Amino acid sequence: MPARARDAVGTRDDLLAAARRRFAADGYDRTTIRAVAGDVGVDAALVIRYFGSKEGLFTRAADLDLRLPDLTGVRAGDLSKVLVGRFFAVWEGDDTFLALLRAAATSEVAAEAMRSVFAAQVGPALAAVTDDRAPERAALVAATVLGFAMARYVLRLPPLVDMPRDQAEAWLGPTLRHYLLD
Amino acid sequence: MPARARDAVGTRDDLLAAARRRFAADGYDRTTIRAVAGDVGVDAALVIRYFGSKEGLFTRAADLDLRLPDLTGVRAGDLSKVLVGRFFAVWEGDDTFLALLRAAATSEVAAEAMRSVFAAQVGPALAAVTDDRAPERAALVAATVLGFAMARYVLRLPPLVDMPRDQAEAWLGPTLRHYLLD
DNA sequence: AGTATAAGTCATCGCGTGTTGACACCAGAG
DNA sequence: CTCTGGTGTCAACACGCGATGACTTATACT
Repeated sequence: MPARARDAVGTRDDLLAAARRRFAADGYDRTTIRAVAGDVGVDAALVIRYFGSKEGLFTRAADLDLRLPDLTGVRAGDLSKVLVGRFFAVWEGDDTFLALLRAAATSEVAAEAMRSVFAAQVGPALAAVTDDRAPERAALVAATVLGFAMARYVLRLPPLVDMPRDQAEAWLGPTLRHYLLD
Repeated sequence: MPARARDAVGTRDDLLAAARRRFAADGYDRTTIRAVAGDVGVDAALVIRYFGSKEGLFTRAADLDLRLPDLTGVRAGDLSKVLVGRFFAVWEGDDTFLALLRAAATSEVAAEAMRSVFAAQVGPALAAVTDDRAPERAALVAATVLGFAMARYVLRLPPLVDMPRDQAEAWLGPTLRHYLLD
């Protein structure tokens, strides 16, 4: 691999990381290609070269993989602990989820991306632990998680911003169990 | 009151209604003053005259009153029914709530407006039925409602879009009771 | 050595935006 | 009949945006 190309791969990834940060912090519309390029110290035209358009950049940057584990065989008592742990990792691991969430409020493309994450990842993973009304149950779990994320990271309601992880788990656990098992 | 002035009051209210509709459908950034003015059949400059700026228009349009009833004396069993009923009325009554929610994802001004609705209306109303950790409990209730609204009206997750009101109440009821009373 | 290929820059275009100030219209008051 | 104040229009400005295409640079391959 040529040295310059190695640099380029780095720049590409830097652009994606900067884009995620910007989209997560400012939403889709307020994020400008110029700002993303500026964060990396590169010209805006290069972003277009690499990703074709702003929407192309977003699509690449907001490609979300929840990495949900296989839940078959997980005991009912451990279910919520596993789920809450996983979702915390996704929220605070990088900015992808927040970027998608913020953008989804405004952009139909982002909303569709969210729906496809739900259909491809959340639904199937949760179907393994419920025997009836699986889509409905999965949607309620998603709504719970979305609401908590919205209140904590976007709206920043004080009581939730400061809430430690284990307390969040203690509150959300019974709710998730209710949606999945009752 | 002069006839012309009566017309003007009508125009003002029409502008606010159109702004609510646009902000609710498109979010803050994608809503243009020209579009709002166009919906009413009026020049964009008039909107500025009346509301000073786009932000002024939004502030007036997104002034949200949840009209939560006094909950003291409501039996524990009826609590969730009252709350869910009230929130459905707010979501589907007009576009104010959705406008605020969509905008809050992007705009710090809108997020602050949301926090103040929470602090001035939701918190106090729910404090009447809980004796400890009231702010925390109220925030969890808010997160639940926000998540459901986000999933149903913004993301449009199919299982929730089609869910009838009484079924939503059956699902959300135990969750709200858990957050308020456990 | 020379050429192709990819990285990156630069100037610029077209467009839509929020906002402004000057103007036109029309009702009611003196 | 004139004046005043509010309603509404019009043309325009300044700005920032996404996007384009021509250009420069430097590396790797033949």
